[in-house]
Amino acid sequence: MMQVKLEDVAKLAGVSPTTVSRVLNNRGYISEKTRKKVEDAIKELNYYPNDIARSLFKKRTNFIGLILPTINNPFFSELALYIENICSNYGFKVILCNSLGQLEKEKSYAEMLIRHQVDGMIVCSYNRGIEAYKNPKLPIVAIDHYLSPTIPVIGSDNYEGGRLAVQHLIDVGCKSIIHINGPFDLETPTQNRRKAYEDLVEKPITYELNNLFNEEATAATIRQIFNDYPETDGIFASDDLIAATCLKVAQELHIDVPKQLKVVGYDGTQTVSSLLPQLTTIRQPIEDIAKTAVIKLNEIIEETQNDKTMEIILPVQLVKNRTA
Amino acid sequence: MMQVKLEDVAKLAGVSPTTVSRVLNNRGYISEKTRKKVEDAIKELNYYPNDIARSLFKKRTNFIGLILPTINNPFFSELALYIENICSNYGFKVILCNSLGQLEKEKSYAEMLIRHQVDGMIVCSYNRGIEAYKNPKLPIVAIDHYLSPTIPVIGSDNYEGGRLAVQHLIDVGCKSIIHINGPFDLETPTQNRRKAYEDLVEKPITYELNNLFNEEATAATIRQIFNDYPETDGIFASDDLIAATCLKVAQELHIDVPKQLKVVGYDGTQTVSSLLPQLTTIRQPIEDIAKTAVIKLNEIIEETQNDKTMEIILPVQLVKNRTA
DNA sequence: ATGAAAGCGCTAACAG
DNA sequence: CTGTTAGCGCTTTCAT
Repeated sequence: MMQVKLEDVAKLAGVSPTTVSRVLNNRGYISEKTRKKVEDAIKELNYYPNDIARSLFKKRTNFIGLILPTINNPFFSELALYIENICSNYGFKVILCNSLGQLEKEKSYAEMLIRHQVDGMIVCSYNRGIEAYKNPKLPIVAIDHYLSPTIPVIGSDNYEGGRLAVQHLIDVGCKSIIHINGPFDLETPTQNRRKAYEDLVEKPITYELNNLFNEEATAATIRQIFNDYPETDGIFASDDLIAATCLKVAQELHIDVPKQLKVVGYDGTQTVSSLLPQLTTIRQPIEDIAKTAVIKLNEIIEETQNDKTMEIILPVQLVKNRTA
Repeated sequence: MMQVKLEDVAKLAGVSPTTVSRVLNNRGYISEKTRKKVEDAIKELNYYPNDIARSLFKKRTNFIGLILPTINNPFFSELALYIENICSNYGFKVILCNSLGQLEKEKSYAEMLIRHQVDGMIVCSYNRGIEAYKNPKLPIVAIDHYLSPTIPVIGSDNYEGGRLAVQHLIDVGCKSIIHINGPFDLETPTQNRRKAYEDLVEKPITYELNNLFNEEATAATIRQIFNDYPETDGIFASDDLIAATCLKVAQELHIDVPKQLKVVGYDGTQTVSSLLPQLTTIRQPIEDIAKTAVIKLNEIIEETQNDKTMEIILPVQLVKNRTA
């Protein structure tokens, strides 16, 4: 597929390639006549500049890599929507990478992005020890996970979110509150949700979900909870999908929500509020997280960073509905 | 950020750039000694090949553009997950574009993708008349929408899906079934869901949702339905999010589902089955759609297309739960 | 106001 | 088995 190139436009317009480049980039002086000729030629040939060639010269691709566990999750898909939208305002194109939480996959995505000369990356990693992130020359921001001391992390106020959730359960009368969270060994700020829980209840019991993205495993763990602690009357789930599974299991076991059991989730995405409007949850400021991440990343790329804060914490909000 | 390049590796290893290129690409004969020297130099310098330069030469970027209305929707996010996954097996990188259903946005994304020399595009368009798609040299496949006579479309059996949904409502005793669908004027195979509905019921009444991605507008339309036709005892919604809103409005109006009203949705994503497990719906074969689309696109790109079918229709399935 | 020439980092003839 | 050379499509000094 013989692409039409700048040179073809130049020939047709009877000018030099330099001139065509100038009108394309609006640089330097060009007579109106010449500009017109060039523009006509562009139109006639239906010419599109080759951004790959441009990138090679400029050493700037305007590509941003977005690494997350899976886009098929209401939190990440809402986050990704906002990120992509804001990026497009900055002229950035987003390369989507689903690591599926697998170290090897994430590693190879990170390397691929580097080879493709991305200007920067936004990473929501569930893995540790990826060498590629260590390069201090590579602009990266992390969402809700500590990657390295040099990588800023954007997230919401996880401690406060945990506190709001648990305090609410206490306020509505729960005596035996259980917490369900992801793997402990990940050094993520989301562990602060758990810390808040442990600070607030007398005898904290946290169940760990090692396979966050497998609903059946989650359901099994929850059945186990009701088996181990039949007195449970409150659950603080570290995300809304887990909370939904709690509701499902409760129904299956004929436990009435909210009468016998109260449930608070976490994230508060639009998707969940459409599909499960009764869920009481903690709403993260997803759009703000996205905006902050892109702005921060852009500052690092442009080297215009004034604020060197390494952790940005955004406020959360309790959304009361009918499950607690 | 002075990138290390192939030439630096060559110098350190004491060989020519060609030789380095050869070991990188495993092309031609290289002595073990030389290969070793080069590999050591690569490691020492922590060298990553520049894929932009490579792409410029090869006229092949391995980029695929993915245009959809919004990734923040269970159907599209599940589709995107599978597409990205399969693409990554083919060595394709996915550029994510959310058109938000806006013509101008979609147009500028399409042009951006062309300038970036994508090898192909997968498009789920909600717009008509985008010039960029007309270029017969550009490999494109469409999902569930007719873009042009030369662009193959992948989708599921929308007529059969509609038939299954409506027949089920009839089978469980509904007498006054209403259908809710997206804008009529889009020439999409999904209009076949409506056709099936109209073929099956005596006095078809279809409500049109012009703003598919605005839940409040959807709710208003549904309230209108119960106002206009209080006898309604069955709703076939053209997607699960609409069905969820029906459930919400029914609850608000104290209409008991499934006793007084039965609802069937459409899509059957994992997200919906986690968050709204009670919903009866038509399950689309999302993974198959993704796989078929990527395979077809790859065939067009590689020019190895044997099967020139312009429309591929995959089977759907009724998933009976508690709303109908 | 416009053009000629060099070069971004890589690969592929073609020699040797 | 390895190196020399040219060129992918574009932009930018530096002339004129």
